[in-house]
Amino acid sequence: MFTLSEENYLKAIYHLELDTDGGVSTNAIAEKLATKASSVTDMIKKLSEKEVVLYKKYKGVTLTVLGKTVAASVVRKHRLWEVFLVEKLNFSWHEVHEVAEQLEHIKSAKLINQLDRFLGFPTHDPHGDPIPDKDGNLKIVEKSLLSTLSKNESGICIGVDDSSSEFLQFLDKKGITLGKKITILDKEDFDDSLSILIGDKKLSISNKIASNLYIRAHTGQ
Amino acid sequence: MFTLSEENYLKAIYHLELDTDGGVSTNAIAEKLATKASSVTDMIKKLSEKEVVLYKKYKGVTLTVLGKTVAASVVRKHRLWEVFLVEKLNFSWHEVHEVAEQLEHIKSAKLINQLDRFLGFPTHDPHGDPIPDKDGNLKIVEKSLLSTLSKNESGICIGVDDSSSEFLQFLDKKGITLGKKITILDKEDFDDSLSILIGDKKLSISNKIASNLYIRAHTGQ
DNA sequence: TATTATTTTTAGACTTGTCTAAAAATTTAT
DNA sequence: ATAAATTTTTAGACAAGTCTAAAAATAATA
Repeated sequence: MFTLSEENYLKAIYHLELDTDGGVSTNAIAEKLATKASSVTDMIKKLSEKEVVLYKKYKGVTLTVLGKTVAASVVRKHRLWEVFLVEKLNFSWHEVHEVAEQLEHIKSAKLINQLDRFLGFPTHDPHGDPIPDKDGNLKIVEKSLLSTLSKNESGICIGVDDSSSEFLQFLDKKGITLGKKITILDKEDFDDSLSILIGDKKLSISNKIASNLYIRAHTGQ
Repeated sequence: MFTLSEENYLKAIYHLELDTDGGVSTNAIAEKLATKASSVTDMIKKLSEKEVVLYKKYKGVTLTVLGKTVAASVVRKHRLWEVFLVEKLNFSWHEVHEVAEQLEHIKSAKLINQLDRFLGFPTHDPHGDPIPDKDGNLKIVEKSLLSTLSKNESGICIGVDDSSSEFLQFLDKKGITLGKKITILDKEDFDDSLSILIGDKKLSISNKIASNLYIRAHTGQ
């Protein structure tokens, strides 16, 4: 069994491993968890004892198979709860994170399996991130950033890169939600801003926005 | 804000106050929380500092108004989650306690208000215990133990006194659930066992069982 | 009421998870 | 390649919550 703190470390390492090659550095973990490098070193030793990470002094850490399983289970719970909050309890997608951070640590296999069923076995959370299955496996979806599309191309909005509350609220205001079709009407060369068609509305968005929206290719129609 | 441990102490004192007059003793709290009296003394001092209990050395504790509010809120959450688990996630009433013990500590006013709405503003949990409202008030229902009814009297089963997993599973096996009408067909003088009619089934139950079932008087019919 | 038994509190220790400050290792730059 | 900068680890301390063992207060009993 793992403590709340251990689970948070495993989750942080799990996320960091996704966009790092080689071991995850002490400082990266410290930054992610808003703690001090010395605290991270202490915890890593404990996790290493428990055989959920591989650790060599000064060389960073990687999750073991067991560690990856534990971390994926926490992520699975986090994302299932997020779906629950949005679909059943009228939360907006920018409100769910904080609560899901607490709910992800509830221990009960039956709870999470039944929640999964109750929600209709969702594959993605409200931000478009994939939900690991019972074995910790992720369904990978081919996705590209909106900013990489060319004029007249279109796709379905399937996720966000930056899921900060501010960004999500901005998207709400603009009417940009998951599942909507977006077509590039025009691209401005000088600042890479985009003119897009979303639903039946025309919008102008900056490159910064377009670099934080994931799109699934939309062939035909 | 209160820690998980503090909330558990407040809840224990809250429950103990209901069937104690005067202050709640250190030992009673220790027994309820399966901890040591010395630990209780330590925690009581902290709770006293925070003005959620009144404490005089050797004289036991009582909750302040603030303390009662905090405790009732934890109980409210516990019972709402129990309803959720049974109604939405197919839990049996004997399976909910352990999970609700964890869920009751999740901090989010929106979460609990929306959960309440989602469940249709229930007034009682799956064991028949009343759910405190937002202000911590309980709706008191006139109830009596089945063992106090006389021959030919009847009532509706509305709760249990002992909510141990074993007892609840026993009731499941016998088909005794909340909301069912029970009529006393006969009482044995020598061991106080009862012959009852529940639904369309005749059952014989011991006095021990009858002393753990709450009944709401059922006039007419 | 004096004595015994019980309850409660204190004193000191331990664990978990954190921190600061300083030392050691590694990396970067001159 | 040596010095400077950065990263990481160690050493020692602290707060929360718990424990054991012993002392103090209260309650029960002869």
